[in-house]
Amino acid sequence: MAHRSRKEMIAETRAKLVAAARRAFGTVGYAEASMDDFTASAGLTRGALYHHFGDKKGLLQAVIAEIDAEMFARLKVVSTRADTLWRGFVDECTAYIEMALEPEIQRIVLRDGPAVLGDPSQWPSQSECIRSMTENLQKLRDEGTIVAIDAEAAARVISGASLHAAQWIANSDDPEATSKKAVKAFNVLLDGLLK
Amino acid sequence: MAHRSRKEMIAETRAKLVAAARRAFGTVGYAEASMDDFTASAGLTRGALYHHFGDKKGLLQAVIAEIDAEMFARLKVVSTRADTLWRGFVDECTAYIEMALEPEIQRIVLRDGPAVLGDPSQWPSQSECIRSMTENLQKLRDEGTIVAIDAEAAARVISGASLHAAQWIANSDDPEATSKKAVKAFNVLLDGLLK
DNA sequence: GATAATATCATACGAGGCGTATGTCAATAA
DNA sequence: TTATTGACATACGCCTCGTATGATATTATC
Repeated sequence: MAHRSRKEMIAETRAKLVAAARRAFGTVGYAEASMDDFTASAGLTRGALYHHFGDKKGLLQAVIAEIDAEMFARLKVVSTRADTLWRGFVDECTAYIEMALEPEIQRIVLRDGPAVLGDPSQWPSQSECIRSMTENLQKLRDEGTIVAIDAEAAARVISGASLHAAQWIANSDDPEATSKKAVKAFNVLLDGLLK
Repeated sequence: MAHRSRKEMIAETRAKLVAAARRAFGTVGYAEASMDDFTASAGLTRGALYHHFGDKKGLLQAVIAEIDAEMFARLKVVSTRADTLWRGFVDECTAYIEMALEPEIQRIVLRDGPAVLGDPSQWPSQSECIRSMTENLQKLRDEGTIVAIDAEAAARVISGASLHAAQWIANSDDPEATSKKAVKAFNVLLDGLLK
């Protein structure tokens, strides 16, 4: 059946554009990605892009929203399957670092995203991950496991440390060894939270 | 005296280009800065730019190197005038955060720089600040003030936390209140380092 | 079931930015 | 004084982006 309902066709077009852009942004980067090229690779033209996303930045937002939703889902799985809150939180941080090691995330979410869309702490999407972390920290506070600090502040500072550690690891000569050192240092800092 | 030695003329040209680019990059951003425009604002053309810096990226590198040298000098002053090593280190971290609050540094060094030149941990310049922090941590380790961890790893993780905290503060609705919360959370993490 | 209306997407056009190739002029060297 | 080198400007073509316009198919209306 070549023809499905109109809504499905539209959703498919949007999905194809997002997928093509994601591939292009993730490899050559946002600035180097030609709209003519990657829309053509999806069997479309820039006309479709401008119709659905307004401009190149709009498409980047859509790509980031998609990636971020995936990240959020992955974090959720990790944090909920641990047997203690603290353990779940630490696992979540580790998963955060591991995700930030992926080239696509580094390029699109951590480098081009901030440059094009401004500071990530203002994005509606990035807040998802931060909020997840914030909630866990709040519970740990209520539980009495960690010291009394502002949960969101801690979440932001910790995520910053994670992301930075990840980028250092990913771009080092010996990622294996660097990872060990970074995780150790990171855990030492986290211990500062414990009572 | 309109004409000075040739070397001085060249140095002046380079300085004018760097200054003009720094202004443009710091306000409208790297991507939006037109080479024709900001070279003209320095009384020059793109010809001079290509001759001295190769291309637009080369000029960005020069601008970042200049800013980074300034940051390094400021950090050095802060860390050396404290009466204890630990105090100097904490002050240095605070100064780091305060510098990262400045719009020019945020835009050029923290956002556009990484997007255009790749991960900062690979830059020769950024390493200056990290190395300063690493050295201090190493001394603190030798002194027995902090636990035994890899000094560079700790420096990188901490700087990541600082930068992230700074960006959160700078872009928040109430920077004053946010700053208090962030600094408190940050200090809690630092306490994790102490024996 | 025919027509009108609307939305989706393609095509065509103009503007601006980048990089290179070339030219000019001044300063140093011989 | 002349030759040479290097600093910088000018001119050109290519590519990319955004908009305005146009074609086509689907849904709505009667």
